[in-house]
Amino acid sequence: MAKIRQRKNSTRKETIIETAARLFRERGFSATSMRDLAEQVGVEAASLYNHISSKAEILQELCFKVANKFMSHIDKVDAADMSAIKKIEAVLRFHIQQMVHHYEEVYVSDREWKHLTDPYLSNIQTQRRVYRQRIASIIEEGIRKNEIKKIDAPTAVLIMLHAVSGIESWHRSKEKITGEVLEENMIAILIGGLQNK
Amino acid sequence: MAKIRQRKNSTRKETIIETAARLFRERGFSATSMRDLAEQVGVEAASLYNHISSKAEILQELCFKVANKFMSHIDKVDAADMSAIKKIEAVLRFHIQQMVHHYEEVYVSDREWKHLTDPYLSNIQTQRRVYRQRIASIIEEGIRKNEIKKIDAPTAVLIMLHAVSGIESWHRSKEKITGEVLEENMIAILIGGLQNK
DNA sequence: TATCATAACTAACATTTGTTACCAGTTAGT
DNA sequence: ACTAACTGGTAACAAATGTTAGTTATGATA
Repeated sequence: MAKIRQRKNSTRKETIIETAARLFRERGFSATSMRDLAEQVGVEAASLYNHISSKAEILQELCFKVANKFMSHIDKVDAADMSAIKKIEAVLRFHIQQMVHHYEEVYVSDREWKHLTDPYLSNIQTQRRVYRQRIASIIEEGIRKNEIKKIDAPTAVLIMLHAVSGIESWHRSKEKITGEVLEENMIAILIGGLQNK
Repeated sequence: MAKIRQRKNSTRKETIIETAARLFRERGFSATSMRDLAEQVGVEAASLYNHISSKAEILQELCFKVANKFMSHIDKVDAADMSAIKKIEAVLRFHIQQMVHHYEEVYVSDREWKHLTDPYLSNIQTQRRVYRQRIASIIEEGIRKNEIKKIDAPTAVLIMLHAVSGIESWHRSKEKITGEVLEENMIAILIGGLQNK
């Protein structure tokens, strides 16, 4: 039938994955059927398979795209010449900005990665572990240099990363403060909580 | 067949709901089938219906049990004669302790309530909104009294509550610090981040 | 011992699920 | 104009889903 030209600079596959990200966020991966997705894309379920090879592949693409983004950012931060606390702040700001501006994909990859299957599941698990470990190392460096109060570094990481995922509530709230104000508030509380005064 | 006598002081229904809580946490509500659940309970899927009326009912029981627990706790805190920051600390400690000691049900009710259906869904949504609003009010009181730094109260609530759900990572980690140390660390960071210095 | 509620089983149901096979129209390059 | 690559549709699949019906065995009580 009609070969609908892909809108703007996004291919049909990208449209499908973006739509899937929205549905996976709203309903969860398992509770989203390929027919649900097809309906939102405006196509029959079977037609999706002209662009993607499986439902699992959609989740894989989402998860690895996000994982790569965070990994390459922390590479840059690690290489930069900053104090430990500034590095933590930079990582935190990046997380906040990603959650504000790329809500769907970041949120989904954080909440639904457990539904990946095995070569990909182990891969993501490892990446997540390594990522948290790298942040913990920066925090421990900050503790040694007396920039950061003496706390358990893994616990600090856990608080930081999960606090950020709370931006979901902000997205759903009626009267939103702006993204910038949100960021400054989060930084004030979290960096304020880490800093040695 | 065998009428397996309920173990200890828990009825068969409670056993089913506890097992369901574990599976819902591990795999999510939608990805857990009644046959999965039955297998873990050691029974055929159809037999579950002698004790519960539907899969949905299990989730309802979990969600409302937890919601009631947190609601009645904040009632007590609100009525107590404490500074605002101490009230926030009390709420936070309760959340942490619940996540440490009643992990499965608290985690599930926090993550899977979206899969409730409508009379129950609206009810829980309202309860959650009211609960967050009550915490925000305490924070605003603390700001007025200069106990708490000038931040956006809803943002502070969002950080607090989501940070706590990060205790999931602690449960899954290999070398755990104790629950008490975890609690003190979280309090140090989060209350430290709120306090006016 | 006979009775009866409880709780287990087997079989089956109607849907929904992800996915495939096959076909038809459109578009781009030769 | 011819062909090949795309991208859409229809029909169907086997498996899995939540749940019901009907039956049987257990254990407490009378």
